[in-house]
Amino acid sequence: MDPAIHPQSTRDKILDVAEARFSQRGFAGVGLQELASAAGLGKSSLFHHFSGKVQLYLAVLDRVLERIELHVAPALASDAEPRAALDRVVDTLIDSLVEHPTAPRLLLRALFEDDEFPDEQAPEVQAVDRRLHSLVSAFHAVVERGVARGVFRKVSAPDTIQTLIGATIYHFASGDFGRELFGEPLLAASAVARRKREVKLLLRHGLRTPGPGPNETPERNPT
Amino acid sequence: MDPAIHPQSTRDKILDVAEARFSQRGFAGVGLQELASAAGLGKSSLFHHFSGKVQLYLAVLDRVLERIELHVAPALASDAEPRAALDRVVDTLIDSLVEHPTAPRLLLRALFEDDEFPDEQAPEVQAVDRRLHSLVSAFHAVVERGVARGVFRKVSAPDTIQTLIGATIYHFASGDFGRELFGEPLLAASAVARRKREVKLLLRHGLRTPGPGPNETPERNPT
DNA sequence: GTCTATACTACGATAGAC
DNA sequence: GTCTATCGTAGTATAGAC
Repeated sequence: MDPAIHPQSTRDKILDVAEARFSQRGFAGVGLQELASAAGLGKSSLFHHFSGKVQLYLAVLDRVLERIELHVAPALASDAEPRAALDRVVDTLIDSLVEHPTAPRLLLRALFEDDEFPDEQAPEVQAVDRRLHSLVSAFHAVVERGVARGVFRKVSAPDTIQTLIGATIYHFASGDFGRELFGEPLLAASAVARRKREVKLLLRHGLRTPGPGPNETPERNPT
Repeated sequence: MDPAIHPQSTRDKILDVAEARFSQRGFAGVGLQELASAAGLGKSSLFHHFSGKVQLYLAVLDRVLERIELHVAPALASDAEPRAALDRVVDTLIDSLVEHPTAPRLLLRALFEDDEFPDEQAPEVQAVDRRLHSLVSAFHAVVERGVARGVFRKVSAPDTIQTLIGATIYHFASGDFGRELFGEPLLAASAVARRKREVKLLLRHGLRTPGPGPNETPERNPT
């Protein structure tokens, strides 16, 4: 149990190889035999750690969401000025996606593939849904707060969430296409820095209240 | 051959059911038996119309891209003012995605799933790549033109393309998640209209050159 | 906790009758 | 152009030995 002696359990090793494979080819595209041999196990041994393929997939997803949550939560929880909070969300979210490059694809699949899991009410499904909902509603609150304080235009919060997801999760999920579009890997340091800058600037300018006021520090405008 | 007498060939029927299934569950998630019986055929009959599963999938993709191209091309080809052209691109692209709701998911998969097709140089693969590249480079030109004319900030064109894809294709691909986020189907008339408006406004404000100038008609500012 | 062995189904694809 | 039959493989899952 000591992580210094057992740096990773068999279960964690399975999760690691499953995360890599599922990220690349999706749930249906990966077989348990492939996973088992990649983890150095026999096919049947997987069933001693996970009750089935679906549960393994959900465990992978849950771990990915947990890591994102850990990175982004501070930026979302802070009651900082909305524009600064939004910048921090973009930075921390992109940091977490870059640190674990399997995450964007797994998340993207989870978001757009309508889960067709046999038991919709299974505890594993609900755990994943709960984490996702937590992140989304926290970001929703940041946008609404910005609108209420008058530092953002009267944008639709759900639409803004979708745009942010597209600008971050989709972006870093687009593998060959993205690499060809930019002429360099999406994970290259320069490409990551540019992406952060571009997204933050687009949101900065795109969300701010137009008006004749100065484009900086129109803070605290109660009523 | 007369479309009035033969409104759709067997090949088209196969393409239709394949488009629906592949859109929902992806390439690996759909079996040929399922496709065949949904098209009212025996499994083996598929091989008389397509030489294999991969070719069928690529034919579906190509048809989807062709339809998008037909909708969006006029907006991209026009040498109109860049901001107006951008608005038209958003409108026509979203129109085409809504008209064929299978398209967003198929396109999204094509963009982020690194094609692991046996023969990378097969003509079918290149046909799809060509259509995709055509659309992307045309949009690239619109953004660059706007930057050159000074009506857009000095944004990164590839980053802008990624953002637009996320804001449109990802958005309309996000099924259950999107429906839960908005509280109504993404294809509801009100949701579509709002999405168009939000994306166009975000780009309008997010891309325009800041400066002290008026927020409207800073046209023609040659050096 | 991992293994071999096995059950049963489905997969993509081919051959050949009609 | 569609069919039945079949091949070889791989799929998820279970049972039981070690």
